[in-house]
Amino acid sequence: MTTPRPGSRAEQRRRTEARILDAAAQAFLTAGYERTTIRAVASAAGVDAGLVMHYFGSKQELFRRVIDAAPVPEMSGPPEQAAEQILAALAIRLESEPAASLTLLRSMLTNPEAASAASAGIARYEAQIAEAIPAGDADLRAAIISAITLGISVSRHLIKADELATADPAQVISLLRPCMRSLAASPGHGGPS
Amino acid sequence: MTTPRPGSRAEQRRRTEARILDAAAQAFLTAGYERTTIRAVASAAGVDAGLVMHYFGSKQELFRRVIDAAPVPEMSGPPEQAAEQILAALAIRLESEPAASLTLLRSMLTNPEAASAASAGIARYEAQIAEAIPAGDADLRAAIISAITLGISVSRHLIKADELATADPAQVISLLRPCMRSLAASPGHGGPS
DNA sequence: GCGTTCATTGAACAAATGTAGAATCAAATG
DNA sequence: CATTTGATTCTACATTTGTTCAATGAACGC
Repeated sequence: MTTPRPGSRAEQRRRTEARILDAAAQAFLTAGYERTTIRAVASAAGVDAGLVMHYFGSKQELFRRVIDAAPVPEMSGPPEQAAEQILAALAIRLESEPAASLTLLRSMLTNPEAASAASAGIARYEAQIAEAIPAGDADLRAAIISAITLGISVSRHLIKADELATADPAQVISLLRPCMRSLAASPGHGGPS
Repeated sequence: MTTPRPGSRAEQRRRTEARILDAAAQAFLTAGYERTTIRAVASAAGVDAGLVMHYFGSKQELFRRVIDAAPVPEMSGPPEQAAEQILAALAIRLESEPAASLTLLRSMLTNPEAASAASAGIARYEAQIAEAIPAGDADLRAAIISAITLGISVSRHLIKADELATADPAQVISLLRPCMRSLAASPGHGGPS
């Protein structure tokens, strides 16, 4: 069996490891990579610092394990509705940004290793968007869309001292709809002018 | 005279202090607050670490002095051209973001003190934009505009591994024009539906 | 010219941090 | 029950970092 009875050594370890990962995610999210100490993570997980090292090898490795859990937003469906899909994904992020994504975002600005990991994720996301945009400059349009999404997320969830932090998601989405339509529009079906 | 002859003690001090501030700005910009060490700043300025402390008192104070130099973008002119002004300001930021602004941006995500300082600056900027928008939800629109600007700046100058990093500013601006128009538009003069 | 001021340096300290290894104690195994 | 394995903790170390303080030497005022 891969699921031994609770209380067993293997199960206990799995639980402890999960607790450490949770505490680490929380710490990296709120404090960023540099300000997060192994001792603090260990303490939050109710565990000794040495154990964290024993299980994860190093702080960098622990960090990598945390951001490995960051999901890449999925785009699917007909290209005509690209704008609406992007808006829908953004709406979800307005309600509650996945902690891992924000962790990544915050840490990539201070931690070189996080930067490359995050860049990869962002690139994947942009590629998905670009695929859904029927235009010669689809890549740039996708990058702009991604940048806007990023800016909105950062303003709302990280900076916080902002009108956006408390705004009604639906209102934000409706204000951004023309934006996204003009960026994701097929040439000829796009905005005015 | 407030400008004594060159080589004088006062002048020498002024120059040294400026050199330290420059080195600090550069260091905070590229490395963020936490990863920037006083020794590294001092070394880059060709000076001893003790001198930095002697002049600026503490790392926090040095940081404050650096971000005090961050300019707040100015908005002026008739509200009808609000969108074009925002785009013009963004165009400048695309060419070369002021180092101080980016320093602020990067550091505010890791340093609590930087966060409040930056929030104040952003709030001033948003207030200026909001003034130029004749709409009931001007504040939220301004916040979104500010967030978009932030997202574009971060993507281009901080993340870099992005289509935006190498994109032609004019093309970016033209793609964003419908966006900004729809957000800064007077009700009735805005985008389609 | 002489004593003072001040820019600047060098050495050193205390605290924090990532990390390593020995020690401990319960669970697994025979 | 005896032995071993592995989860967990304790102690300690080396390094880094912000910070302090005494020492030095050149510019300044008299």
